[in-house]
Amino acid sequence: MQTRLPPSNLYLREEELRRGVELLYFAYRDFTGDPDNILIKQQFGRAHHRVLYFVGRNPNIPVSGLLKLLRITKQSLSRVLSQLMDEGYIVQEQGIMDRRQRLLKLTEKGIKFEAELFSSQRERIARAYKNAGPEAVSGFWEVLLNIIDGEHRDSVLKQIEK
Amino acid sequence: MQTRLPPSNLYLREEELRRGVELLYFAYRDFTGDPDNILIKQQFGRAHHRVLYFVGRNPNIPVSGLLKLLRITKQSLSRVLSQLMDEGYIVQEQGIMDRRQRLLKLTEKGIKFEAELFSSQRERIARAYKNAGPEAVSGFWEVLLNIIDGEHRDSVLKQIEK
DNA sequence: AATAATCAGTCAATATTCCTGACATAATAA
DNA sequence: TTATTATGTCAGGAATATTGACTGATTATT
Repeated sequence: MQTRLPPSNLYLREEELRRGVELLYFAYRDFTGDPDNILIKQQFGRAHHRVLYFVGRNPNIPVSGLLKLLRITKQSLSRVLSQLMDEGYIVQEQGIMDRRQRLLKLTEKGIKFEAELFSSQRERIARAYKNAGPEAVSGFWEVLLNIIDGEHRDSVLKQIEK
Repeated sequence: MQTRLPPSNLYLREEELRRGVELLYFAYRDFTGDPDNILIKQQFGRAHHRVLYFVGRNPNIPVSGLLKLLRITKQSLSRVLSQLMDEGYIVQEQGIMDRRQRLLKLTEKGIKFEAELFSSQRERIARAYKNAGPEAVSGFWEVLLNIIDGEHRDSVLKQIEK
């Protein structure tokens, strides 16, 4: 096994680091291409997808929570969110604990559309997981998690571990 | 070891697939943030970085080659490339085999700037590789490569394996 | 040699996404 | 009462990318 070999830092050479950069770039591009092709039909963009995705994953998230998660300005979110609400994909309810808050959740229509978008990515990810095998997948998660800023890692873990 | 455990497809459940989606999103965001902060000072954007990166990795690449690699239109490339040439980061030479071609390469100034941009990402990637270990890194590469479209995988391998 | 195709560049118009700044309203906290 | 927070909106602008149309130089085809 790799772990029984004498320690080697060959995987930390410049070529191996650049390999990570390039694989991330190309994989991310193809991976976002699937939903992009569906979104374009509804005159939506990647920003709409992100909102649908994270509202779907965090029902009743307040607007401020979504802004922190996506790290965009409320002006940027405004247009996208308004369109999604106008077209019946998302609804907001006044908060109970804090009535200033607007809690966001997907409608039935939103749930269906998000599922369609996710399914276009699911096939790609599932195929990649299957081809690479469970150990590779663990490594994939481990490296990605360590690429994320330390200060944000907790919120990501909270996001993905449920 | 994982490989001695009875076969399991738990890693192919929806939760695990969504974990991949989310880790990719957050990791890609932080990972592109490092060079973004440097680029903004020179009034450059992410598009300039991509051109600098791939010209650096493919010296004497013709314009058409860069267009194929980046999958953008020549009109999009035009503005970015003109700026990079005007400011002395990239030069072009007439092709020898085919004198219609303009072969691109980084100047000394371009090499230094690309190195600065890469170094901001190198620390992040190297730390992630080191924390995760060589086996995890292999898995990371394996999964990313399988996420890339089959039809593009060869050109990516050609790009990264040198 | 004439014609067609390719590589590169440019001009114009447009779309999308995101930004900063300023201001307003309602609700909560000090 | 005053300050702060959560949300929303208006205005203006920047960056990235698109499609379409056209030009010039060079190479390939017939």
